[in-house]
Amino acid sequence: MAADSVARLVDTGHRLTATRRAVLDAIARSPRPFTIEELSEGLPDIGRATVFRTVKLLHELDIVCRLPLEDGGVRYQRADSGEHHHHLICGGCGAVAEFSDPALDDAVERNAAAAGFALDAHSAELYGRCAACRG
Amino acid sequence: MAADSVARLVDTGHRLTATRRAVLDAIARSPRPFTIEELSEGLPDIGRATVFRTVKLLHELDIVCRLPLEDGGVRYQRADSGEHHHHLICGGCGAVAEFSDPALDDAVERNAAAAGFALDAHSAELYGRCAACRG
DNA sequence: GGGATGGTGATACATAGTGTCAAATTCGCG
DNA sequence: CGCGAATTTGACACTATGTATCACCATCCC
Repeated sequence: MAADSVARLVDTGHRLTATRRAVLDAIARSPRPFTIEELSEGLPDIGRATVFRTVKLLHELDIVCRLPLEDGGVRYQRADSGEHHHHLICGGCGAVAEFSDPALDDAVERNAAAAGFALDAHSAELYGRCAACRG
Repeated sequence: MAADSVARLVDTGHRLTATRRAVLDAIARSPRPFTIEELSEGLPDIGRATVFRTVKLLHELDIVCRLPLEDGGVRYQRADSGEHHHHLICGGCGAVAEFSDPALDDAVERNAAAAGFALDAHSAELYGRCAACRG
């Protein structure tokens, strides 16, 4: 579960504190994408600012992903793969599936090149209804 | 300039008020992507809430696009084409180029179908440096 | 075990956006 | 034009999400 997250933290020169363990645990136990507020409620002994800071750090280390929702809100989720990927976000139940697709990334790179852009990063979010929510 | 925006407003059953004209004008004159705060500063006689409401409305009508930035911030820009498109956002000068690519949209649809998702919408943002900022 | 470094909590603040409601404006109709 | 219904506006308070500061505390390494 959190074993490689712990390794990634330490390998990048960060300290492994009891607080960070608690946050990682809470994230590992979260069955669905969460807001910082929700996560923070489940960790009453940890300051809200620290939860924000920790999730930000975990996001930088690709341990959690940030999910921009269709309505402008944001949720977070632990990254199943530490790899580059995109999200399918269900507007019904809020479930999120990860996928990666070289064809999509190719299209992205071709368009950047065509515009003379040096590409740093990109994001793609797909919004819809998952199989279960389609009824 | 704002002629078809005005038409789109009226055609969708909204009123064309002096306030909305002023907001459309300010947007038309804005050479680069703007925040609501910046737009609002340039319109001192118009309430901040109204600027938010108006930009939200214009966004729903595809007259302006919402640009989620790499750092989590948001800016807005008038939509050059009223069509579906994606953005290339320069981290140097903040310039934004629009593009559309059927191959990218195809990849998106294929992945949604593969996951059993009924797709509503999707977004793709590319972050990098424009030709001018690459020096 | 002790000190430099980094992490934490509390609090205040910043930024983005929404809800409410009375007053003002627009639109369509005669 | 002039009127009434419906929409829009501004002010204001409020919510949500996130950051800065700073004193105190924990961790790591010697």
